Amino acid sequence: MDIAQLLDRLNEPQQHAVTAAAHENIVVLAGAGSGKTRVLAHRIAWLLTTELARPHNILAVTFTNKAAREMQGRISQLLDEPTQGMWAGTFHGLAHKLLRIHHDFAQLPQNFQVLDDSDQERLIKQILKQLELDEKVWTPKKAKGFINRHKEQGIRAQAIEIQSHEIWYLRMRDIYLAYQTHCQQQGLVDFSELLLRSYEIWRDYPELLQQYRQRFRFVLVDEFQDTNHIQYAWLRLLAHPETAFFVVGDDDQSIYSFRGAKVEHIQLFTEYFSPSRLIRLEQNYRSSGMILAAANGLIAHNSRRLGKKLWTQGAAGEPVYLYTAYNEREEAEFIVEKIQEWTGSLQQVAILYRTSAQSRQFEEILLQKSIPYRIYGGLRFYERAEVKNALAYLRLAYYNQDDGAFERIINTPKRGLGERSLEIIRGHARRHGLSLWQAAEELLAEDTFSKKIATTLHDFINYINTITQKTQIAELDEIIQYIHDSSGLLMHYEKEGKDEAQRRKENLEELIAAAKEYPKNSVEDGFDPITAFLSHAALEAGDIQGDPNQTCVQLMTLHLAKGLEFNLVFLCGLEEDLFPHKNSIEENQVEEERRLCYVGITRAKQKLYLSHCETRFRFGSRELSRPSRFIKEIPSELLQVVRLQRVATSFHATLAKYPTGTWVKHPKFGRGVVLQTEGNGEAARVQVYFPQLGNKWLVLAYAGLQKE
DNA sequence: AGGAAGCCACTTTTT
DNA sequence: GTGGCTTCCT
Repeated sequence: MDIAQLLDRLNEPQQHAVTAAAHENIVVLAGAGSGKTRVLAHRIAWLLTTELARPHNILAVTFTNKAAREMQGRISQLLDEPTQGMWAGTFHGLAHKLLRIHHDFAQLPQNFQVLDDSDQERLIKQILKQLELDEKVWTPKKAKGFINRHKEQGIRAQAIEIQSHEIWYLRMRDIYLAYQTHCQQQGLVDFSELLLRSYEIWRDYPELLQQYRQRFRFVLVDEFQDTNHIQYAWLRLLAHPETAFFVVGDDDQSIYSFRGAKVEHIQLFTEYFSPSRLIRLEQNYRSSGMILAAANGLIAHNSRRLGKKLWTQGAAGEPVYLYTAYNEREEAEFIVEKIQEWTGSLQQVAILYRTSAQSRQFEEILLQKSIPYRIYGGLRFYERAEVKNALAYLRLAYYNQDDGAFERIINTPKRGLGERSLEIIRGHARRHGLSLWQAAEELLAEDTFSKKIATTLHDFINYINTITQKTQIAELDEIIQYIHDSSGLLMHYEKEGKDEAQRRKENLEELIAAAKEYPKNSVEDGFDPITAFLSHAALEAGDIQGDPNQTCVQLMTLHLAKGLEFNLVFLCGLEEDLFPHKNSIEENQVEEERRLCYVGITRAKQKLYLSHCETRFRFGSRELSRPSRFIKEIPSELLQVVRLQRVATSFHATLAKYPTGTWVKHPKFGRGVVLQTEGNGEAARVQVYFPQLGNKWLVLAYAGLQKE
């Protein structure tokens, strides 16, 4: 594509951004739907076509794998030649690549393993056990949070300042230290470690940094508002007078502060990377006028904004519809009904929700009406137990020292090597500083075990060795096929029931397919294919499930929806304590929730439905839900209330029948006495004390309560 | 050693 | 409602 063509489909501020001079540092403050990805892709295409840069000089960073793929796709659409030599990917992906190349600087073994989130938690759990700490007090979750938070701040365990009054702090520090030591010995790297370690090698080896500074003359960052401390610090190391930074972000779409992201980095950038220029993209090309106005109205309730007002030349379009459902099931039924009325492509329909758990209701109804759908997120492909187990066989075969893999599969499927035998192996390993594998071999040689155990263990080791032999001759997918056929995992799952086994079998088959597809990209990086594939599995938890070509309704959390757009959007569960989520309200994070809602609204191009329920089943009982504050914050003239005809019930009148102290009867719980009542005119509930059960809240419409 | 039954805590969001 | 974990029984 020639230069003129690159520019003529851009508006003025977009052109300014794309054609900025080679020495300029640019911040693009880009509102939702204002062509952010487009500007980024065009900027890269511009740099290459004008020959300001060769692909080799470009570093392009995104946050999600999805965004990385999309950017790559756009660039290759704009350019005729391939962009080989360009580094483009997520922070984690790039950090990983850097560490593989410079594993010696990083003091890591060449085949270091990447721990995903659940691996990390598992490992911490084991360490807590080793330290003999009570898991109830020092929960793995809290320890994980502590460790990751500190790594994200660039703080090593040794560097944590000890506040003597805080025993909790001291103990956490010990856990962090033990974890860190263990990972180092085992060659394990968790997500935050990828970033921290990459930062450290650049910081500590100036000659290495120099090499990259000279190479990456153009650094482009997407979703800059989502950078955390260590990512920002890493980028800052690259800064020198010859480097041009081009960062794109939207403070109103910052939704990852729980992971350490700081909007302030946008402001800090302008101070540190001077001289720099701020370009605002405020023209929205995506949503109808009404939808945009709703988004603007909502986000105006946030303080501490950089300030930006989106506008559109497009038509006002339809109002935003608001639906009030009785309960989550009815909410799902309503939404599915509206989907059935929709005449456009199902691919253009999205159901968005705050928490993954909400997807279940929709799944059921969609299945029932045979509407094809696809759920993103939730339990992702490589996180599934059967997939992780199959990969653990591969890991152990390829790398005998992998204790995590050993622990995972030594008795999966059940082969009679239980906790007792394992504890003996663990003890021996610990005493002699061996891996579990080595310990098992030594113990076998020393004839410690009973005949039965020894035979089983021997068989296990031999079996793994047969896989090891395969790894030297066979292709990746053949190895996994072999594991699939011979490990007994399938039989193991068949005991769990037919449907379950079928699903797991399909997943394992998909894993083989994924392995077959894989080698292409890994060869280029020059890493050995097995290590590369395993890292890929951890880094890209992967939504390879489902046929991407099939047109289907898209279901996802709001976090996953960022960067996408749909003609018809359902934003559901707009209820206090769910959205905004209870935890966020308690942690003073309502502004972030509001931004999340803003992200959701701005996904819609033509039609947007908001919905909430009067009651919802949560935490094991039916709860009364109040409409989200966000609904009230959208200017009411933009909303059109839709409500199915139904029998009007005066809940106030119903409530009056159950004053405090009334004796009642419940079909299941028996006799009880009313303690208190509450209601909002649309629904009502009473708290009843049942002598055998204690207090229970019951929603009147469902309780089946009778006055005694 | 392994299975069944019962108990518990948990459900924010992601690389 | 659910899944993970412990406990107890075989």
